[in-house]
Amino acid sequence: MINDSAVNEQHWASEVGDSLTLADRVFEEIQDAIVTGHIAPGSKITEPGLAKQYGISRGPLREAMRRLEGRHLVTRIPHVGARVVSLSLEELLELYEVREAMEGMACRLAARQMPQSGIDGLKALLDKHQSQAELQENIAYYQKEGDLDFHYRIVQGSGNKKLMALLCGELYYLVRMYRYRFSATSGRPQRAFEEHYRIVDAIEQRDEELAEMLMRRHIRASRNNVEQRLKESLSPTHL
Amino acid sequence: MINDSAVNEQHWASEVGDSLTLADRVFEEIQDAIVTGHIAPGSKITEPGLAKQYGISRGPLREAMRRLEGRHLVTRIPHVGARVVSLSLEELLELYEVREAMEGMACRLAARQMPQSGIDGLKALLDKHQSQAELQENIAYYQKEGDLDFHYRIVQGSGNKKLMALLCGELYYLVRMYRYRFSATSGRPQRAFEEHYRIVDAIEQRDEELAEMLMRRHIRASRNNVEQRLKESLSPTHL
DNA sequence: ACCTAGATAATTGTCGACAATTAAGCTATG
DNA sequence: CATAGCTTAATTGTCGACAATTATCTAGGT
Repeated sequence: MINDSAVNEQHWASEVGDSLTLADRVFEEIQDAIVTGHIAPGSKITEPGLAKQYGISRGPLREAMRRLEGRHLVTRIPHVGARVVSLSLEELLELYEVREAMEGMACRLAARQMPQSGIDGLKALLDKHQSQAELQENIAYYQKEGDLDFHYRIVQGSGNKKLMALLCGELYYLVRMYRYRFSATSGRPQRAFEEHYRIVDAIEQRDEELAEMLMRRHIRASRNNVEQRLKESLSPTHL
Repeated sequence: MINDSAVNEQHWASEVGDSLTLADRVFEEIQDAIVTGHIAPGSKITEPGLAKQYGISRGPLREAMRRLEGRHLVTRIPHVGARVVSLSLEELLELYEVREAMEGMACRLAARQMPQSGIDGLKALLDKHQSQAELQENIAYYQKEGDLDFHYRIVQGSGNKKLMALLCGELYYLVRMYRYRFSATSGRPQRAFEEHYRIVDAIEQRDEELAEMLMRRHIRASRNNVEQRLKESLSPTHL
């Protein structure tokens, strides 16, 4: 669960009121169900159905759905209903372009001002991934959540709260959603690992220009990989 | 438990259901009130107060507030209340960094695939701005909404729907919010106009690399301008 | 057989009321 | 005089009921 909303550092935000409300709980549950595909993309969702399924009234459920609407996870038409956002391949490729832009900037900022402790944490993460890869064990983890961990940490290291909110709070949910939908694992673990290593190296040497360039190239390569796989699966060259 | 009602492609894109609901109407009104500063940033908002003010019940109002929460325009603490997002100068500068990344990418994509008709529209817009600037008339418009129009069109020209949704649907509301808050007009109309002109030129020549670079430089210059003004106003060198 | 019009059913939108929790005010005590 | 604890008030959270709109089904006509 990536949802952290680590932006509320206001002075009035004490430790009071941590009891989650029904709408908040159901919001996260439905969001997870959408991301993991338990609720099919493009499917219509009815208020009485979900209310009964989650054992709550329609009031909190509507609030949860409005929050999902604000995050563009469901689209709604007045007096008609709401359905889960549908995922087209074009939009997946578009998402990669957005990530290239934003994570490239995040990587540049991380190279500028990420604390050394964060860089050490990144290197430790890479070592862990390497050992896992050498053991040929749990590679799926590296290809999926582990990759996201890496990118997540760099965005955190940028120190730009708006960037963190956008990437970690919205885009990464979509990334995981596409992964569940298309099983879009990178399919190039060794290559991606080397690219990760070079990115960390550029960050440690405080080379902003190189760090951004490598991150953009890394994401672009991933995008091209997905695009190529897609064309293969669509063209009837399976003999 | 994946329900598969995603296949029934009913006539969803019809023109039915355009009657705005109360929650939608109030959502837009409150959003506008926040952006224009009619509701002070950081101020606490109570449900009975707003409900009475807008003449609706608390139900739809809560839904509208949950949508605003999804867009990060209000922050809420369970059982305590909600307040309008506060605007710090650091966050304004961070927003410029996000814009530099995303609009830079948008400009690159626009150079790649923006139709010639859109480019002609951009040039017409520049001509209009030029004539307004020559007449020394309504310069405030150019510095505020006109500038936003220019950037808005380029983002549209990128053809990337995710980029358009993020920039036009969320970021630009914040941009306008900061303008109302700090009266952050660019303060360099002639310079900005020339930069706009060069950007359109690069797009027309389909020079992706140059287009992105010029846009990023343009936004970075605007950011530096704001940062410098801010330091001036904070340092007591007003003699 | 196909399309149209009306009746029925289901879903969405809105409201007021009640319970739960927090904030504010007040009294008593050291 | 300040503070701890209680009492009261205000706000948030939740629910069920009713109205409005839309979708579905049925009957009738060309």
